[in-house]
Amino acid sequence: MAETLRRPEHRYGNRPTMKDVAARAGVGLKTVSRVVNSEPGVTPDTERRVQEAIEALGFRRNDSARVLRKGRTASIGLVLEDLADPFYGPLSRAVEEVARDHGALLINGSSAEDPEREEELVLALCARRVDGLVIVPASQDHRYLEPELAAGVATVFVDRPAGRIEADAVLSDSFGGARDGVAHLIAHGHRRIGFIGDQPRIHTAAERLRGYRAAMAAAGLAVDESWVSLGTTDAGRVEAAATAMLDAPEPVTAIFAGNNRVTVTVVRVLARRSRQVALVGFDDLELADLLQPGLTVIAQDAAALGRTAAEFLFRRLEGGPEAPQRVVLPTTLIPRGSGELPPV
Amino acid sequence: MAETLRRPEHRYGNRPTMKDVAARAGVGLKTVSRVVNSEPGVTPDTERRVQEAIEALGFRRNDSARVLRKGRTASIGLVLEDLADPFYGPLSRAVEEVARDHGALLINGSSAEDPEREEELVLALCARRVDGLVIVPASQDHRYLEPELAAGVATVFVDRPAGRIEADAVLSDSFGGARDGVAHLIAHGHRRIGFIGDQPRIHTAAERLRGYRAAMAAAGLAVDESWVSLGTTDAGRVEAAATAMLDAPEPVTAIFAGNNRVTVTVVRVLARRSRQVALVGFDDLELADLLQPGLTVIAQDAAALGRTAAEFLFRRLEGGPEAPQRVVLPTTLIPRGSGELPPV
DNA sequence: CTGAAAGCGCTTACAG
DNA sequence: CTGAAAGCGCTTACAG
Repeated sequence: MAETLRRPEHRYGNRPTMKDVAARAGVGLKTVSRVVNSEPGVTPDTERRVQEAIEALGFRRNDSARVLRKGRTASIGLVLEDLADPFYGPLSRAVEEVARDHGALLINGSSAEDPEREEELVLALCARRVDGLVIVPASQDHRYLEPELAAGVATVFVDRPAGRIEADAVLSDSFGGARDGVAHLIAHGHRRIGFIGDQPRIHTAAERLRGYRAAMAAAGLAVDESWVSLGTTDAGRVEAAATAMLDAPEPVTAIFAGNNRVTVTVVRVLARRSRQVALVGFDDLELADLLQPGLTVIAQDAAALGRTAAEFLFRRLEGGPEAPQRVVLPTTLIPRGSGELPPV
Repeated sequence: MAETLRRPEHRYGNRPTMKDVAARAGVGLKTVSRVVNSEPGVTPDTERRVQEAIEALGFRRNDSARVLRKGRTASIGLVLEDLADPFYGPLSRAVEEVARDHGALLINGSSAEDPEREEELVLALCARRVDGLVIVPASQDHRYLEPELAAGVATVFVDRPAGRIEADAVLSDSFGGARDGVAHLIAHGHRRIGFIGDQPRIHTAAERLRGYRAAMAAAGLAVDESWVSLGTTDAGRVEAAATAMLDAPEPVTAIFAGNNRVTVTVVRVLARRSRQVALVGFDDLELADLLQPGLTVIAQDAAALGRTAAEFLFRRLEGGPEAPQRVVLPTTLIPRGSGELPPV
């Protein structure tokens, strides 16, 4: 009974510690530490005894304790919109690879496009003392991060810039990409072009809309506001928007879809219709080349975004203080058929 | 100079600690701890003074220290094949949601189908003292985990079972799904059916091949071994395999593709050919319904796999010791056209 | 080559 | 209601 009470409640399942190893090997704590960390200055014989004790006890160093003493956790946090979105898979993987090259682990979380959830996640990561953060922001206001930045948490924003603070950002050229895509439709004879995008508070959505307007203006085309629809990317909303544009008295003859979620739904809507409508989508999709007609897209390189952001982060972690930077990666127009259809 | 040397090298960017807060508020350390953790028994006035000090200093509790003392890290690890694979996105997200419901963070990593990398990752997570692990194994031999399991690290395998140890597993019905898919082709008149799958050491690949053979046998059809091709899922290998089967003197009239990576390549190969070949793929794909013909698949629910595995994990973490269990989730045949084409 | 002491930033157990 | 002491499992700085 007393025995039972004395046991320290089996923390971590009661794992052996360096102290246990030291006792079993008949050496001091520091010697065990030396062996575990492959530090020099241990006799082969001593080392062997320590190794045996480690094997026998099934010892594995507790990195939580190590981290507390050393000051760096060798982990970084990645907060994005939705891990399940095919756009973020390659981005996450790229961040992971860079982290791995630097001996760091990746803690991953989805904000679900909810600013409060983003903040909650980011601050939880700060409390865990991640060395740095890569953030695809949902929030518009990152002043909550100021104390953390001041305390030295390296932070790089990716896909969208930070709100109301100065911070590094790695972005795709949303404006230029959308402008090029819409200009492509115009070049193929379209005059009435619809734009269906994500919520306007999202930076990329606003930039792509700006690109759409710029292309229309450059061609001297007035935009009827009924051709523009911004909102959530759920299928019902997008379907309603597309249907309205297509069933108007003067229907659009082409649609520019603001991101991969929107494109998927628009393709489905168009597939059910007989009249031919041109389509260019922002973001590439797997199998896009196999649709009939092939899907013309403005492709961005999600892996390059992630890689660039993570490399930036580690450079910050190592390097001296410079002013925040912004990197913009180019997009690529991939014509496959749907964007080259003439107006009916 | 002496000043400089005395500074503790700006660990964590020199963040304030509870001790600093206590000093500033003129209270004891434990009182700060009470306020930070919303424990009862603090006068409103004292609490206010502490809160002010927290604000002023930009204090945020260091969870690394907390974890060391408390024994649980409130984090779980997820090791899978490739974060960038569209199959694993929804699975990861589902694990994340369950973790979040339990107040835990997710540390995520890709094994890249490399057993050594899996082991390295898993052991790094154990050293960080994650409370539990969800593993999509690349390795065939998990005896390296035995000391960790003995030490109480809860572990659930998902998508594929553990090798050479007893452990919980949540799987899809690979055997039954493949058998049903092949039976579906047979029911549509096919006799010469190809099977292109992943490497045979991967459990799901072996099970799906077994399902293929079972369906053929059940229909009294002999399998010509030139119809079966297992190996990596890179496009070159799969394309060569498909081409060989289709260009043989007695070509296959239908192909069963062992997973989403294989299916994508086979669809591309078939799209370039004039002769009509039936196709059923294991795993659903976005846009599969929009191909011509629509792609018939055996769908598995990746999110359900992740959710079930994570819920299992937390039940283990809370509950008493039971024998390892295996859960098998059903698959769904979704006919869309490609699997219903008759043989030529 | 080796080890005892102090400390990382918290929480626990206890005493006032 | 409040706080001093001990301890979580390591590493650091130092002494032998």
